[in-house]
Amino acid sequence: MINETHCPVGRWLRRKEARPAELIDAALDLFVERGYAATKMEDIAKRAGVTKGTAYLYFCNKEELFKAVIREALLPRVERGEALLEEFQGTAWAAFETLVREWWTTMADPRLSGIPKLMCSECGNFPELARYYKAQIIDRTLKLMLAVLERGMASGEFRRLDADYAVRVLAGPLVKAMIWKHSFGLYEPEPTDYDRFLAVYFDLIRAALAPHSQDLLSQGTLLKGAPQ
Amino acid sequence: MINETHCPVGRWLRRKEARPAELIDAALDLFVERGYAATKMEDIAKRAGVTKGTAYLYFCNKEELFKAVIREALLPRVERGEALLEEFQGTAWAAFETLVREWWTTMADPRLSGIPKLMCSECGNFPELARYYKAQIIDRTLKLMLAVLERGMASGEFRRLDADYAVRVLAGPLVKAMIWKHSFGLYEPEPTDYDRFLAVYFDLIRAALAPHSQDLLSQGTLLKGAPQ
Amino acid sequence: MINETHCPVGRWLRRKEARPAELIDAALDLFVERGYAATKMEDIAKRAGVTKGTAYLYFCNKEELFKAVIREALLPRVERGEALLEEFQGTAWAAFETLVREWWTTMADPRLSGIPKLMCSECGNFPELARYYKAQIIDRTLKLMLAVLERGMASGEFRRLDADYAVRVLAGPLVKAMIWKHSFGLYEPEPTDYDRFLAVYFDLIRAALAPHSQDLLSQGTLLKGAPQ
Amino acid sequence: MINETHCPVGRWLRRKEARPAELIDAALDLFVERGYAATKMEDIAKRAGVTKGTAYLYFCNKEELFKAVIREALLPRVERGEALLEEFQGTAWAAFETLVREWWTTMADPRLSGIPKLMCSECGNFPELARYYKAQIIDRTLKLMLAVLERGMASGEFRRLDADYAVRVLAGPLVKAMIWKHSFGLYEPEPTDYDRFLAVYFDLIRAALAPHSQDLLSQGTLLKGAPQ
DNA sequence: GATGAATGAGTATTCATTCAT
DNA sequence: AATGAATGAATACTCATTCAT
Repeated sequence: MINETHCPVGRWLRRKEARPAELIDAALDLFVERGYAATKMEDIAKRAGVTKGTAYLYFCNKEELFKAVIREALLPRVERGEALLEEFQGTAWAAFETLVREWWTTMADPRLSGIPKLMCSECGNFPELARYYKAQIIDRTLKLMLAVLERGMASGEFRRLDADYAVRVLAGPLVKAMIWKHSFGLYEPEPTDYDRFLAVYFDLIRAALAPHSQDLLSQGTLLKGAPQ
Repeated sequence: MINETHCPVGRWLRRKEARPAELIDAALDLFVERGYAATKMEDIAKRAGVTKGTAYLYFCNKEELFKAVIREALLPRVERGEALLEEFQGTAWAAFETLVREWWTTMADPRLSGIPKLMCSECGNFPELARYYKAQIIDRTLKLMLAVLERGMASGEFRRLDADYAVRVLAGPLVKAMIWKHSFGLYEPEPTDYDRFLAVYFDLIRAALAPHSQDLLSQGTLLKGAPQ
Repeated sequence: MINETHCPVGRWLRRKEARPAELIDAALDLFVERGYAATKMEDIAKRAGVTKGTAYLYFCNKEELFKAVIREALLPRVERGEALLEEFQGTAWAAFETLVREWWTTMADPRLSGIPKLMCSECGNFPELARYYKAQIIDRTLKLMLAVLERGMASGEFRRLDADYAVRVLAGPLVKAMIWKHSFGLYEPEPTDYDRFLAVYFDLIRAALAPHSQDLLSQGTLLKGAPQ
Repeated sequence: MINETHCPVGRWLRRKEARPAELIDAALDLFVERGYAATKMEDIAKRAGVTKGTAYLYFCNKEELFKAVIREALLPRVERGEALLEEFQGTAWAAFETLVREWWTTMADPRLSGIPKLMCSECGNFPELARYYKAQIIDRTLKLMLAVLERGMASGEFRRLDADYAVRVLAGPLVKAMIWKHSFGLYEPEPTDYDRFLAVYFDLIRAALAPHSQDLLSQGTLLKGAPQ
């Protein structure tokens, strides 16, 4: 589908300092809005305030620009998340909240919040990039969450769960919210209240992870009437 | 690729009635795999066992074919979900499980499971279609879930929640799983075990919705060590 | 431009009696209205009340149908004109009028009046046919007019003129009127009054051909004030 | 075909300003020769010494290029004709001759002489353009001729005529000659001698318009043998 | 560095023509 | 005889990429 053109050294050549970032910003906006194929190099250049030819001074082709967009954007966030948890001292739940809130701030940046949807859409056309993104962004993030979950389970703060799959459930609402924001969210009559969403999310997940309800349930004393 | 044998009989074996569905199937596969723009009409036709020109006998252009793909696929599922709940007699939790399992079977059909990701990717390029999809598929499905939630809350089976936003949280893991299957899921070393995923999902959500944990929590007796 | 496909015997094969004429009529209408290229075989067939395939039972391809349209239509008219003049007994002017009026009746038939414009438009793409049309329709018609002119000149009824070129002048208004009717005439607020046109034409041409004005003019007595 | 030599210099010698005119010239040639539909954009570009894509930098599609061809070409001629007559001092006949000769020089330019036939052929497919051409080129030209005719009639230099229709007759031979040149004229064994044509035309029209022949004719003395 | 005119490979779409029924 | 589903060559148009200035 996509030609593997051979580019010169480096992912992109720096000439003037600001240009690459401006181009990446412009490209991100348009890629998110229209998708990779429907975005023209000329439009990206125009939004970045330069002309077509100039874009090629910094990125040898459209595909490399796309890769730069994906690669540059989220990695610092993941690294910051890892650093945060590395030295975190509080309860597992506090760690979970910290992690989620850190992640959540990404939503606030319109530059960054569109990337998951974008990468997700283009998975099939950029296998190599998809693997990179999955390994460097997704898997590392899930691993953080998994660590928090296991810590809480070990300490008795959370109940025992199938942790590998539980993190997928826990991450689901967050991922969906990010993708939604850049897809159907565009057509919602009133914008999502993300604070409210997050409050409900924490409320539900805290209950879902709490150990006692499970213990009590297993004793069969409190929820006799509940469905089997 | 399909029907490559040039048997003089085959050409006329298929009927006018079968073509549109064959083309939609082929188009769905390719649209999901490559995205709208990267999919060529000729490839769709080829996969459907016909030539370029034939596709245009049934769909006046690529966009109309795309719309047909989106419009015809999931609506019956939603309607079946509505019918199921209409006459449902059991507990709210049983209704919830029924609804989710019905939805989940859509995952099993590789024809259908790719549509959400596809529509999500193309939201920006087909606003009208996106509105249609949101109104006819998403909103109707969320409405069903909302009704179940409110029923359970009214009967005391579920605790009191911000229902409008709670359904977004509840739907999140399911939506994310469907999208994942057609994006990063392609690059996972081992395939997702959906039964396991669903078991964990139900386990967590049941706990999240159960009324007693909340009551007990509010008494402050059981979860002393829990985060503030 | 146009493929010289090799057709079976005959210009077209007669099967059922009425079909060819119906197809030619339909084709003529559409060719005149839209031009050769912009006219689809399917539209011709539809207007003739049959389907695409049927048209090919009678004309092996579009080009042959076009040739039939041109060939069949006007030749009888020319032949009738030749027959009329062959045995004509009156004055040269009467012969001229007869010839022009005969020609003029062609205008009344919407089937036939569009052919000159059509053939004229397609001259470049059908050289062979253009030569045929020129030889069989145009040249023969001009030859008739030339004969009348020379007869009148010989008898003194018309003044001496450069006859070869004079016929081109005389024919001009008539040809232009026919072409106009099927081109810009479509956009005229009020339709042309052809009787009035013809009256003016005869009035002018009779004066133009009359011998005495010329004789008198050459004597320099009557038109002293006229331009050199 | 043109500029086939791949000299690296040539490519940039031409300027943005020159391109549109070059493309219009090339397009005019081909449109006249083959008609609108049978002319390929690529051929136009090739004749203009550029490639397909370049043509689309200047004209957003084939139709717009066609419109430009029609719109830009003849209007200056009409305007020049109007200016010429505005300040004309001589006799009506001299004005008529001036007008016709001015028009006639258009014939000499192979660029321009093909336009009437072209527009005439495409009348049915470009109604809006046809109305524009009729209003801006044809009607304005006929109006000029009408003014001359009425001037001559008022001064007694021309006899009384049905002027509205007389101009159609007078214009006929000229229009027909222009159309002929680009249609059947292509297949004439010997080329038309336009000077000779024009001489005969003036000779005939002068006689047709002269007042005395009419006066004398009405006395019934000079043309006893003429038709009723 | 930056420009933007030019390129040409690639895709959507049309329509004359075929041929099994 | 007639049908109309299917074909595939042909053409308008796009856009990533190049390169002389």
